[in-house]
Amino acid sequence: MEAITRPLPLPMSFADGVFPAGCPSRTLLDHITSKWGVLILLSLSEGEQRWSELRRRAEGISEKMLAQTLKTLERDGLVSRKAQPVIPPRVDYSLTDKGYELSGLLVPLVGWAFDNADEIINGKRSPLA
Amino acid sequence: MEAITRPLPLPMSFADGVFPAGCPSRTLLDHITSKWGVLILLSLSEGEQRWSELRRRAEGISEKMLAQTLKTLERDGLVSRKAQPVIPPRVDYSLTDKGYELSGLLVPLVGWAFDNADEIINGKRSPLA
DNA sequence: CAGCATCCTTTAAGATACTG
DNA sequence: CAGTATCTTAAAGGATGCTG
Repeated sequence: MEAITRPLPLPMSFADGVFPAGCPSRTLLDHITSKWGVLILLSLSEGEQRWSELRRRAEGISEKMLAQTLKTLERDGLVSRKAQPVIPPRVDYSLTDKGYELSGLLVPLVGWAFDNADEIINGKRSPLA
Repeated sequence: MEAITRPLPLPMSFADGVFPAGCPSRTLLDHITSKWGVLILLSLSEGEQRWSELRRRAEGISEKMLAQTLKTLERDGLVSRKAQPVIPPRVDYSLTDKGYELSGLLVPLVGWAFDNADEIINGKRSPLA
């Protein structure tokens, strides 16, 4: 049972409650809340993993999307990529400090979604329309 | 300065670290982390607001996406819609208890994104490629 | 193994016009 | 005011084949 705080004051200075179009937060938010971004960050929050491992754990992801997502997160400084010059190649991905900072906030959210998904998505109470 | 926890153990029983394809959490997560879903939930976390207010605050949203997003969130039981039978019509939207529960987790995440966006998105340190 | 390049399909999203 | 309906465009995503 969580404590339910009602009309929650937003703790930061958004212009008018939500940040404006063109604001960099919109972009960053899109990256980290993207379909696969969330899963990759979540997976990596358990520690360093290699490409094939991520591909398997983020079930359903294509190679294209895995590459694209990892590249975006790396550019954002949230994920670190370490390639070893061996044959066959071995590449390990891990969260940066900033990435861990983020995942500390992301994991509870995903946990909540995980806990509530079945009731919310399947057991619809009053299907409108 | 946040405390940085390193290899973070995932607090819930995911199958193999991340939940499987077809899992209802994926669907719910898509709803609440969608581009406009986040902004609407965030905006409503400050309290009841009407259609026109939401449209203005979620800058850049189209009527179509506003309607669609609100409908999805309402179906998920996160947002409540109260229409008054007056002319001109007046419709107020607010978070349900579940919605508040969620926004309590969502707001810190968005706050983090807001705080870090400028550095991460604009001030790229080592642009790869 | 860890990718990248290409093509193609599907979905999300935007613009505009109209209504109770 | 609070929407719906329709059309069009843009973006996301998937499938396949190839490479160091």
